[in-house]
Amino acid sequence: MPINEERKIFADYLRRKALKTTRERTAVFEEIFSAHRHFDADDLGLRMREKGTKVSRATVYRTLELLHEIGLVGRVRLNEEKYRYERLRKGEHHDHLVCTGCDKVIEFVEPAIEDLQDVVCERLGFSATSHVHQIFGLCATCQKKSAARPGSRPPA
Amino acid sequence: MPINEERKIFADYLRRKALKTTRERTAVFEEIFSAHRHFDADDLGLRMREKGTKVSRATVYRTLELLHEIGLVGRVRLNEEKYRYERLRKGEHHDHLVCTGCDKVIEFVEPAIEDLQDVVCERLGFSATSHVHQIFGLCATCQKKSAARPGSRPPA
DNA sequence: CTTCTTGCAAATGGTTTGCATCGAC
DNA sequence: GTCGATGCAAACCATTTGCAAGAAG
Repeated sequence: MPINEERKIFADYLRRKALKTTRERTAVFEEIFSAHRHFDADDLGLRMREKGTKVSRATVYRTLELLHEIGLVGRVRLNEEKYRYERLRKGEHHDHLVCTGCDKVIEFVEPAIEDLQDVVCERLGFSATSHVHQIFGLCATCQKKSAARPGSRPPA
Repeated sequence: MPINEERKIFADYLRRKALKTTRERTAVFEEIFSAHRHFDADDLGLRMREKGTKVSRATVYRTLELLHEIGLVGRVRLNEEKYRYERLRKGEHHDHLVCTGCDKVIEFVEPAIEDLQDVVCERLGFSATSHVHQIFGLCATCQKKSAARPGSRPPA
């Protein structure tokens, strides 16, 4: 699945706003869109550094902010101290199950929920642009573990 | 709607864990349960101070953490830098529409969504304990405003 | 009296920002 | 050349924590 459409959105936005196409911005964009995963700002910087592309923390943050504005990157807080990002692509939308035992994030898609959201918004005269839907609990693996030694880590 | 049940839950928890019933803990609890609203740590401290009850920031945080553990207080991040709290009572559960124009929070309840969440969890072997469901967008008022002067504040 | 709590101030840690330098256009 | 972008280090700021003094049981 080529990401040319996203590249174009990015390029167009930069042009329209008279922003510059720098090595750093391109590198951050390409790294984010090279795979579908969740990450935080330092993950990203570190991964780039390992590949030989050094970009300062400040620029990582500034570029994430930019991509978030454009709508190419989603930004959420999962009751943690830091932001969690993910690329946004048409048809890749999903919600999250967050395991409070092992911090694993499971994605899920439930079109019926999306439909109901629309109904709610309509009912309340609300014009939605995005949403965050996180369900916290224990994944199957952690359920087994906590059955084995009860009273271990209380769910967040 | 008396909050005796919640008082009992709190008292029982303190007793069971051999924690002490201090003036500060009681005051924080009572302030939180005196009304149904969203607040952050400083809101709460300030409100108490205005009523003549002084409690340090540290204690506010520690008590919020305690009440959150017990399950009497919900804690969420709305893509902001800080936590937002709300009291939790049986039958008061709800999700949120967050207006990115004026920061207003509209609550809604959609049982069908809750049911679908259960279905999803079942399907994925996930044992849910809580969830966060926020829909971002513009409330009716802000839609009118942005129609009047287009391109004002872009949605978060 | 023992142990848990409080308040203060200092530490934390992710994120943001001021400023001099650098580079896209 | 011009003006925006980068990198560094310092600033921010909500939240957490160490510690001495204070109260609940």
